[in-house]
Amino acid sequence: MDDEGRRYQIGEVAERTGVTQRTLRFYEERGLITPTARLEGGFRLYSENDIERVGLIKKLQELLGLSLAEIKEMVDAEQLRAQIRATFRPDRELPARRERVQLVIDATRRQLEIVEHKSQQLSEMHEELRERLGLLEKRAQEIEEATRAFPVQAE
Amino acid sequence: MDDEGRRYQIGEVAERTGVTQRTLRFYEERGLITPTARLEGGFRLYSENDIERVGLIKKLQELLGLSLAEIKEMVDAEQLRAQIRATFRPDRELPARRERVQLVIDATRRQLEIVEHKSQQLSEMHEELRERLGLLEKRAQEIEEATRAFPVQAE
DNA sequence: ACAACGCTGACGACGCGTCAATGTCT
DNA sequence: CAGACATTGACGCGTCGTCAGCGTTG
Repeated sequence: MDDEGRRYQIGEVAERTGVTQRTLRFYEERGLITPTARLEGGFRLYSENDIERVGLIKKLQELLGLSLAEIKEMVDAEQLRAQIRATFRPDRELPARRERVQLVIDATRRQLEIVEHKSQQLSEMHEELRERLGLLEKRAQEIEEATRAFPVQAE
Repeated sequence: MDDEGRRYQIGEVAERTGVTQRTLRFYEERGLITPTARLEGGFRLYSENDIERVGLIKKLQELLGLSLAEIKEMVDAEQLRAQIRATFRPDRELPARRERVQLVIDATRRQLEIVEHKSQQLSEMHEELRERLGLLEKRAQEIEEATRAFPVQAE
């Protein structure tokens, strides 16, 4: 299903995702990603899917500032999402299916809330900084003019 | 100058800023804030100004994801900003003044860039999440309908 | 003397960076 | 058999959380 396609060793994954090998191994230790396969010798083999997952983890961490524990929950939900799409729809199991969909919806909503909150705070900060920068540049301008009026002797 | 007004002990500062006492002491250890005064017995006394500073530190850390070392630079620039506004304008010292203003401008620009970059990434994420949520809710709706067609027996 | 509050110091946790010694081979 | 690449393990750093033992008192 997702077992088709090329496999990548940890070095290439590190390069493509921008995280270090150490980080990939650490995520595995914490249960965030498990490489789809291993070579007989133990070398990790990641799928394209795994790589996307790493990207998601990075975003959740760097943009939203979540802990790895929190990210694990969300990424697990994401995993569910894939499973849901893949399920056959045996109508007998509708309740279980419903429950899982709801889980994913909840996780998505939580993320959305965080994103919206952050966005707002950032735009406040943005405005403040732009204002400040305007004033500072005006000041720099004034100093520039004063310098031309009072030429410098030292250095 | 800034030495006027009420003083707050660490507990009140912690409550008002939302950071712990431990964190305040740690910031001090790293040179990010030094309480304006101390009691004879050693109790820290913070000014309103100090409290604002703590707020700034929090934002730079949580919103922009900067390290304390990076934040120290920016906060020091901020300190300069206050000094600049307070200076008497001895025209002899225009060059030094110019330099400091430039420093603050640079720091502000760096912050602005980070803010803009983050904002953009967040809005991409926002769109993706909204899309996803839409699909999920449609799915939930379908399941809802299917459930009405196939009433459940267990539980 | 007492409660409430603060002080420093030490250890622990999380999220990795950075070797080191060793093994594998897409 | 060499060279590039990978493995696990251990220690270290930054940023605090959490006691513990003791001192202060806005």
